Amino acid sequence: MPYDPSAFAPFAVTVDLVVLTVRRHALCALAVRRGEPPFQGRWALPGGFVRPDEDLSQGAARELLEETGLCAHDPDAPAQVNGAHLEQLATYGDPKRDPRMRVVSVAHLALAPDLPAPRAGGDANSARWAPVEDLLHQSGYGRDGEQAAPLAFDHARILADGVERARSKIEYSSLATAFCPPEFTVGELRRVYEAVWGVALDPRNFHRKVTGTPGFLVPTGGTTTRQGGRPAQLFRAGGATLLNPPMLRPEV
Amino acid sequence: MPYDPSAFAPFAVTVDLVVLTVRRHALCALAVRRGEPPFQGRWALPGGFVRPDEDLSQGAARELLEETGLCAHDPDAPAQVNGAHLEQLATYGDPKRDPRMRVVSVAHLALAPDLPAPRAGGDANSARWAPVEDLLHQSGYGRDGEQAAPLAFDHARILADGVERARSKIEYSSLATAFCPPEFTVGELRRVYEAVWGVALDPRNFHRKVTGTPGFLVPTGGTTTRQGGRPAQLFRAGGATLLNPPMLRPEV
DNA sequence: GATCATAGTCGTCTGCCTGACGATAAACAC
DNA sequence: GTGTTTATCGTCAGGCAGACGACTATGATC
Repeated sequence: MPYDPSAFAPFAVTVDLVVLTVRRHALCALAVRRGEPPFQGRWALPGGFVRPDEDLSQGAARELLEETGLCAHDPDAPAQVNGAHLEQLATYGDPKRDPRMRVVSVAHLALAPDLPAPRAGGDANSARWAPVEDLLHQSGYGRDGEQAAPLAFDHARILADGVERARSKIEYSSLATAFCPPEFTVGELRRVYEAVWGVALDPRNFHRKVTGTPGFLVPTGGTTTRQGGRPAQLFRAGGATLLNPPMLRPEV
Repeated sequence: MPYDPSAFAPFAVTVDLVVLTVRRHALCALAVRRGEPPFQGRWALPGGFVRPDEDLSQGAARELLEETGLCAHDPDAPAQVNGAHLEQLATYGDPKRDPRMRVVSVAHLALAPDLPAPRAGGDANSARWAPVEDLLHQSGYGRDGEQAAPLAFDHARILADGVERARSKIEYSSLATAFCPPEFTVGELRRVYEAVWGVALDPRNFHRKVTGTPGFLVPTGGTTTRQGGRPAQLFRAGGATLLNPPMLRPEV
């Protein structure tokens, strides 16, 4: 990297967040409504400028805290504090992606359990959880009759990349537990997989697989009937992060 | 992403390249010697500033061409032109990673077949292929008696991340063929896996696996004896990019 | 209280894939 | 020819996943 001042050009650097959760059996992402041009009034991913003295992961954690109240531990390593997992996703730097100036955005992926309604500087109307299906296919209208416009900037692409990352990563890692509360049942974990992948899984084979993978789940001893039916054992996430052999995503 | 001028700060944005190849049964990376401070005389990854009018992937492809002569097709999608695969790896933005100023580096990973000695602006002494083992563990001396100093900046970390990406990605994708010439034998492909993973694989089981995976390899009809022994069939990479089920990396 | 619906948990069976490894084939070196 | 090297085919046993039957324990309903 030779330092050639004639080749140097200043860029603005931002972090954008793909914050995913599972609500009502659907994979949802956090979206905020833009208050100023460009794309005023359109939905976008939360994000902001990186500050001069903070690392990219620090900036992402700060934005996550500001937008959701979630606290992410050192986001450089996989983190699980206050339920939030945060990792770098990819970087987007098309010269025309922001009409105002040259902006390079380092997107991050955050996974969180189901949360209360988001806050965005106190303005409840400017942030919401939306099913990723609705955000990505802007055909038709949302549940509340509101027309679904495409996300601002290249955020649809970023969201799609984040969703794909989450879908593939729960195959071979224990990351699906990041969508669950600290204690959860096998059935709740299965519903996470079903929501993220959009498929139905056999409860018996799923139970055999996750309870048979060493280090994936540790029983807490408690039980719950919050899902109805027979009481289910409660588990916490074990120390294992990589699943070997992986969970198999059904074909088609 | 509200535009708050008080929060905006200019950054320098660079691309750094982890260019990997397999030479003499070892996974090697391209390293260039730095001509100016900081880290003058130390080895570093090739890279340079992103130009104001080019995308990140374009910048990475340009640097790759300048440093190796390799031409990478649209690097946004997985590419295979002139033998080079190029993809974005990760972005590194620690405020102190470059003592001169705030530099955010978007690292890219390139995989190439064995190439002639690298050129670096005609200065043959300032670029070389080095085994990643030597570059990452700076214990002792290199093959030519030269003391191995750590890579400049945070490039050891970047290189380690790139190597880990390559090691895991050849498990579930056909990416290992990017290390091979256009036509190759099953044995040559196996030696790629062995070099990248640093393990020995059973030739019979490997042969069964790769020839039995639909779309992985397509026979060209030719044979070769360039590896000695019985003539081996020649193959080209098939259309499949994802291997399902994946190649299994042996434990330990 | 009996019945039903719901959800959880344990087993069984079959087929596929992998690892271990024997055996054969086709080139080259001497 | 003999030995060496590499490629390729086959066999066999163990493990794991998909399909699915059976049983259990709760709340809801009649």
